[in-house]
Amino acid sequence: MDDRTANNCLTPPTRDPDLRPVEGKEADEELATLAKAIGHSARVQILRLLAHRTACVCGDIVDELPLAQSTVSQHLKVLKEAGLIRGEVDGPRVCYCIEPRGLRRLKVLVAGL
Amino acid sequence: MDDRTANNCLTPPTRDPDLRPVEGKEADEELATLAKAIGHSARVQILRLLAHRTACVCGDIVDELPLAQSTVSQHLKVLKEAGLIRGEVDGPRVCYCIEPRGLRRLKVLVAGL
DNA sequence: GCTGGCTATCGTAGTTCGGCGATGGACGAT
DNA sequence: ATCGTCCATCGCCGAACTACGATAGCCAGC
Repeated sequence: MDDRTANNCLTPPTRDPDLRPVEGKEADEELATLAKAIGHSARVQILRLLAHRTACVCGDIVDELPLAQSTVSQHLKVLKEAGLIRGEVDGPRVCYCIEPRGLRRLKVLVAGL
Repeated sequence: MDDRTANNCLTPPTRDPDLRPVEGKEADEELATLAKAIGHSARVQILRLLAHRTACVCGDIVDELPLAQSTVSQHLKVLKEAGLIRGEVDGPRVCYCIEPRGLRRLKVLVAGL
């Protein structure tokens, strides 16, 4: 009961995003989940921050946003659970970066509307 | 204080969506608002229903979804307030259809990520 | 006029979200 | 071993979301 720590080594049990359909009930829920993840301006900002710096920025995100560290961490968790970003432990800090698959999937689904 | 009834004759006080920037604080909030609107599978379904039938369907939406009429009406309101659909009164019924500007705007903003 | 079907809104209840401070674990440096 | 830093999580609160039934408004037809 302690598999709570995010282990990004084991890939999620879902299929390859690129191979999933762009319509139907499953796709609707997938799009809704992804959209909800970017349904907050702070999370959009985070996504843009990570996209603009080719390098993965870390807790500098906290400095860029007018939010408490715990709040930013929550937003990062939401984005990570949605599959839009990835977090890798780098010594004492954690390095976040865009998850290209998830972002691509979001674009495909939105474009398919 | 009774301008609560949605009057779709007066265009919203916002600028033409196509002319707004795709980045920056305003764009972030705009994208977040649009994304939140499609951040629910029922609303995604509604959007697809309206997109697939070239003609504007009406309360048939209620029959397509496993939700109460009042709930569907709420979702339609959310989509309308986000500028993604339009509702026109057609006699005793109301005809909903896609708002191409809003949908286009959403696609542009997402593609700009 | 009245009636009946179609929508929107209201009121309510349960759930989820968003924000924060406080706490705790992990790691490097001393 | 101890300390300081970085980050995630917990607990809490108010606000917002989601769903529903009930109610009210609107419009054609009789």
